[in-house]
Amino acid sequence: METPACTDTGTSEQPFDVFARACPSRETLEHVTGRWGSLTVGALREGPSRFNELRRRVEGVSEKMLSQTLHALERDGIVNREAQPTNPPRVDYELTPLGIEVADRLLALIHHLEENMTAVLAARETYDGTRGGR
Amino acid sequence: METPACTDTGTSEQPFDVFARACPSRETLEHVTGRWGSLTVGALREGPSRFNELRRRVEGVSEKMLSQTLHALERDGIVNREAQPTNPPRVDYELTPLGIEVADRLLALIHHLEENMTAVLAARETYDGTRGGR
DNA sequence: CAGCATCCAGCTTGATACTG
DNA sequence: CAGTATCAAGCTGGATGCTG
Repeated sequence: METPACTDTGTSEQPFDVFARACPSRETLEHVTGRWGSLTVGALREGPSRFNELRRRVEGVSEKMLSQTLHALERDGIVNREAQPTNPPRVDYELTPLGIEVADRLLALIHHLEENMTAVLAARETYDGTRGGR
Repeated sequence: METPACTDTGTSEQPFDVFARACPSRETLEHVTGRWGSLTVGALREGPSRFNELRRRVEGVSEKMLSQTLHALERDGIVNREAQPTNPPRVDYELTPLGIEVADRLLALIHHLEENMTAVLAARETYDGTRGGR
């Protein structure tokens, strides 16, 4: 039982405070919200998916990045990897129960942003306009 | 009125589909969920904050990164910047109404992860153990 | 199909120094 | 206090080639 740095910091009352410098929760947050992590988790919320299927759904991700992302998520217990020893090989990825909970919260954020992109784009024009278009 | 790439893609029924390669919503998502973006937005949810105050709350962020992050968030209409021409200068940052909505969804995700870190750490040990501790 | 290994360009980041 | 400017370094991530 090691005690992560953030659990014995007097500063916070939260056991795993993501705002604390050396807290492992910060890593996990980055895995989940990272450039490819968020899209991968979001895509898997629609159901189990094979590697290349996932690659198609998450437009722009490379083999290497998807592989890396899936490993990190599997290690954190967000994603389950199920390989079948057939030929050609078939590997399915799916969210764990924790992964589903995480995905739902992440998708709530994503959808909210998607729904408000018009406002975001408007804000950008105002911002860029005010400063003479930097 | 430019038409963002993702709005006329036949593939998706969502106007701004974050899964689409060139959609601006992906940028905004990255600003909000990025390494420092998520922590900055989360910290600002507790109320308006001055620059160095924020820097102290988000442990580990550098001056430069915080400044950069705040600019991106301001441009996207997530954060409001209010400078008072006093001496010494005083600048307050606060979330916009949209920012508050975004922050709440983000914090729901963050808190859920914090609450489940024990499970995550356990999953890591299992994962690392299975493969001979890489 | 499902990946891993390697190489390397370039973007991100952190230190440091300086301004108003 | 609230930043901006500059520079070096390191990590990210894409391309390519190979394995089972």
